[in-house]
Amino acid sequence: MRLIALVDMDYFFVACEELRHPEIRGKPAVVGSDQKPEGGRGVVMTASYAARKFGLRSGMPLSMAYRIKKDTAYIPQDFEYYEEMSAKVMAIVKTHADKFEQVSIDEAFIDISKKAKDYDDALKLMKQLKKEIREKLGLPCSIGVSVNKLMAKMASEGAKPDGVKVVREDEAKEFLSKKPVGDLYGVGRKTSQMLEQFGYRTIGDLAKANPVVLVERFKSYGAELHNAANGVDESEVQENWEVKSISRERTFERDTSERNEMVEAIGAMSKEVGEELKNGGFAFKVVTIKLRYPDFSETMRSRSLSHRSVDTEEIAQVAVQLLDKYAEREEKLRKIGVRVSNLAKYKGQKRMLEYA
DNA sequence: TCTGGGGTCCTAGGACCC
DNA sequence: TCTGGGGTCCTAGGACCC
Repeated sequence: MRLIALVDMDYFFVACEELRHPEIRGKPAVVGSDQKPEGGRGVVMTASYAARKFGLRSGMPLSMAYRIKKDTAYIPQDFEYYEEMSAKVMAIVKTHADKFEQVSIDEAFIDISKKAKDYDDALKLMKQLKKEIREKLGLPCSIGVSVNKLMAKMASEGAKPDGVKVVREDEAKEFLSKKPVGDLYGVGRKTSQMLEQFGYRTIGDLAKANPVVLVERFKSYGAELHNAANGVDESEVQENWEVKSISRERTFERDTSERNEMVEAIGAMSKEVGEELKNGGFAFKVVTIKLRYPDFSETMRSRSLSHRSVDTEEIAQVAVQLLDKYAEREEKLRKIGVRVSNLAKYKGQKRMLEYA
């Protein structure tokens, strides 16, 4: 039997800020994505539990958060610092794992099938891991333990805040059954709307559904949904995980139709993308620009180069060409983004043809 | 209330080649 | 005159997650 855990840091960005600003501990606090005093066009990235009591939520526009509760510590994001703390957390988590897979800045799956004898042992070990993170770094986390990644993730939701939750294999279906379909990992707003239209309100409804009917209605995704609803997931904890794309995007302070501003933004973002590319030792093949209009509609335009390139100057060149070719004159943009993809590690040569 | 930024994966049509 | 099938690459868009 497999034993898989998901370690998920609680309100991570704000928890990191509490470490260096002890005065905000336990008080309403949010980390936001915009530096300006009144929030500009930013959103709440993380809200402390005290802030959540007033309805503040991640993803909420900062301007709205201000209206709801002005008397809150509003802290601009500092990703470098969170990355640093994340690395410290992950270093500890790794020492408790047979296999380790980081899935985001504040979450990691670990396979503990060998380290833990059984569920009780797993619970004991994960409590120790939690304690170690708390004692060494002062950060809270929640840990879900079960037989696969999906169930570990679902269990971790039940562990919040600051807890460990074990869901045994024979408890999995019961654990899921009463929850709304939207709680199932991988089911977002669109899918849950569709599911509800078909009468699947809870995960249990979905689990009991005829898989043939689900496949008719949702194609190959239907089979996955049926498995997930029954707590089935065969995927492995993936140790070696490769970057597939690198991107930057910026929302303008005001919507703009000025080509200068767009080109300037592309230049700055391309430079950052290029740096990250070099640091990772990657060559790229595809350059994509993303345009967001004032009504929030988006278009993407991309071009494949004939070769994989390590020439970071090329990123901005191609991006500007795409902009000139596809952006309508006079049309205002809210946001612009640059991405490189189809990456490959390169070893030495400045530019290589047919690099596989 | 008015909506960030960084990613992944999937689908689908058309081009092109054998 | 009307007619394959398979494979891969390219491009665009959408859903989802943190």
